[in-house]
Amino acid sequence: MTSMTDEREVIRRPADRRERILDAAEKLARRGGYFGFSFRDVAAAVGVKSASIHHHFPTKEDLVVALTARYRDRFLESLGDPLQPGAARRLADAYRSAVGTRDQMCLCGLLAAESDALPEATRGEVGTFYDANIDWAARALGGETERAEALIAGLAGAVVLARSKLDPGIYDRAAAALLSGVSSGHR
Amino acid sequence: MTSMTDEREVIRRPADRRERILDAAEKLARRGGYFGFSFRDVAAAVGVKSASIHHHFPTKEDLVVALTARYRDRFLESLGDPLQPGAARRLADAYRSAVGTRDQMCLCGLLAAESDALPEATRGEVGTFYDANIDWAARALGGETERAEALIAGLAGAVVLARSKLDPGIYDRAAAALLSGVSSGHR
DNA sequence: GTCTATAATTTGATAGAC
DNA sequence: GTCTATCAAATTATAGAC
Repeated sequence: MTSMTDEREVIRRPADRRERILDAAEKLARRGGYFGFSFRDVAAAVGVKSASIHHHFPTKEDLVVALTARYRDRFLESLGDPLQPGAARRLADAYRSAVGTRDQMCLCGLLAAESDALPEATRGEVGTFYDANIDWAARALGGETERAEALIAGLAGAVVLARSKLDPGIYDRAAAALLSGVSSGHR
Repeated sequence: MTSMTDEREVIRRPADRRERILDAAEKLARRGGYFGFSFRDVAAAVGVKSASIHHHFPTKEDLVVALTARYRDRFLESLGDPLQPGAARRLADAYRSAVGTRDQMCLCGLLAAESDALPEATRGEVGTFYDANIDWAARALGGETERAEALIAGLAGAVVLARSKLDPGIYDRAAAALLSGVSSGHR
């Protein structure tokens, strides 16, 4: 019976550390992208040495793949059910969480822009992010995939523009225009 | 009189070399962003040593600022007059030139995504790119700045999505939806 | 699991000969 | 203007002690 308690501790403590590493790495990757941070940056943020990061994630690709998968899963989970009322608005609010604060660019938006130079597995995780986003939006819009693609593209682009100009208003206005365009149905 | 000929040569030859450096650096930056290429990468592509690149552009920031300014000026020039017929379509076509070929991501889209980590002057050049794009689109749309912002955001985002998924169709469909949304006027 | 130490390479940048 | 040579620092990654 006491062995169960021991087991839980052995399993849980390393998971916490792993999560803290991902937290630090995510923050750094959302600032500078794949090539804009180093293992030592992550280690310094966590308060350990870079060799310890390698113990949990042998290569940089391992780290960024894990990072991106976690980011994607959390993001999709935060969206909830696309068939519930106010779905399009919830989507716009989710994208807005990447606006207004420095060093919090949408991870997948940044990695997608760097896509050509990324390791294969990382590129794959990013592609899955947008596949899932478009699927979700298409369901929210009643199956209109074209408008879903335009909406996701618009929100993703609005995040980049608003951040680049340090003006969240750009995002809010663009999101409003995109949502009204979406709700206007077939031209 | 012969001195004029000499003068032209002295002025023109270095300018050609400078342009060739910018050509190579632009290609690399459009692939991996600010942190995704090195002076040695540029030098190898041009066929010289990295010290020669430093002769023309002392620091990396100098190089990327020059790069971005040239990219912006050329892009805006290619758009022509926003008051001439078919302006919105020309805008969509201009953005489409960054779709379909690898290593040709929109330079400013990539740098804007990396914005938080960029040197100040570089960030400024990128901001100017989108200021000018929104202004141009607003004039093309008869002064509707909100719809101009949404259109630029949508096209910029569609480029990233289409490249990331290696599917130019995403851009074409999203651009069509965005243009039809734009032409539908106030909801 | 974390550390020290280190390997092997790459980076941005400079000095000075030609 | 381009080169060789070099620097100091940073990079990803590994080996092995604790």
